[in-house]
Amino acid sequence: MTSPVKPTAVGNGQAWLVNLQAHGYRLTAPRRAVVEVISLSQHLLTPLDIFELARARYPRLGLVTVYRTVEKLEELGLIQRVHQPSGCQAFIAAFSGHQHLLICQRCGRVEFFSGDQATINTLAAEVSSHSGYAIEEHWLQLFGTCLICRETER
Amino acid sequence: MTSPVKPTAVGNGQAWLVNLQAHGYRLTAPRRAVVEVISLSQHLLTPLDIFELARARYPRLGLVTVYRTVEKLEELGLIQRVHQPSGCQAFIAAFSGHQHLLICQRCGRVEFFSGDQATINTLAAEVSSHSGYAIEEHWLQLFGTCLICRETER
DNA sequence: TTTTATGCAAAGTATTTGCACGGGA
DNA sequence: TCCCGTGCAAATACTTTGCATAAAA
Repeated sequence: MTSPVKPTAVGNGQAWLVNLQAHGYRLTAPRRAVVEVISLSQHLLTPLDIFELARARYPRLGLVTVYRTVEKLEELGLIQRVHQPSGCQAFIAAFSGHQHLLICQRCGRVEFFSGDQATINTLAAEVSSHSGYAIEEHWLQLFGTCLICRETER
Repeated sequence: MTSPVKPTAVGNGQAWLVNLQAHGYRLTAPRRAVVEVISLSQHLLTPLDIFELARARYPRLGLVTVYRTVEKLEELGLIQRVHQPSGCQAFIAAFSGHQHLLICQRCGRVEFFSGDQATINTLAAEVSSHSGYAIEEHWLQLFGTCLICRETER
């Protein structure tokens, strides 16, 4: 089983702006600020986190605009919502292709890894035949403490 | 890889009441109603679902009591919150031991399966060595459509 | 110029807390 | 009897909507 671990693809904000524009959305200063903040982060960010960080770039920003921009970025598949035991309001830049998540529960750092796809498919087929379910989607996520947090810990 | 699929352990409500009492909580009519409703269901239930179902058994029930009872049952490990793409407010009777979830996205039916533990452990070890994370927990969930919903579908 | 995007304020939704009363042990 | 648990009402937190103005194209 192979499982290369990849950090989030940081710095793709320019491509997101192009993508937004290609879908008929306008490029505005508030959107640029929100896009930059999310696309430059390797950490999970809540709408409020994004709001606070992006206000440093564009002080007139409203929280409502963060919600509306996040909604569009999610529709376009540029960011994804991440579910954790501690909550489900946080977002991260999406990795293209199906990836599994490795999440630091201290700092919210996220990395992606690809489990052996064949193994997952075998499991899904087996569960499907035992249960009669048609399986449409799967989540595989690991939670832990990242290297930096482990070093900082004590 | 083995993956026996097990329906939720229905009908254990009496044991939950004993457990509550053993932890110093009183057995009251509202608690009995909530416990019965959840323990008899194979489906995900939100606090509001529980409220509506349990009111049939105890009409004076308040929604607040549902929240407070659910909180205690979760603390005791008798129920668990289930995260889905469509939301994370629903609960199901917990299976003892670590189990993975198979969830019907139409009706909320939940079954448990145990993926090959060795495979998950191997993956976790590999991801840990590549990433430097200390891995503490994992989620493996399959989403699909159960047999009954597939038959009802058209 | 046209139409979308914005921020504010208000409205929703989900959940938690304060409190006086009622019921379990 | 004692004190925990309850329901109601209010408070809180999070998110969405309505609307007049501002800005992109």
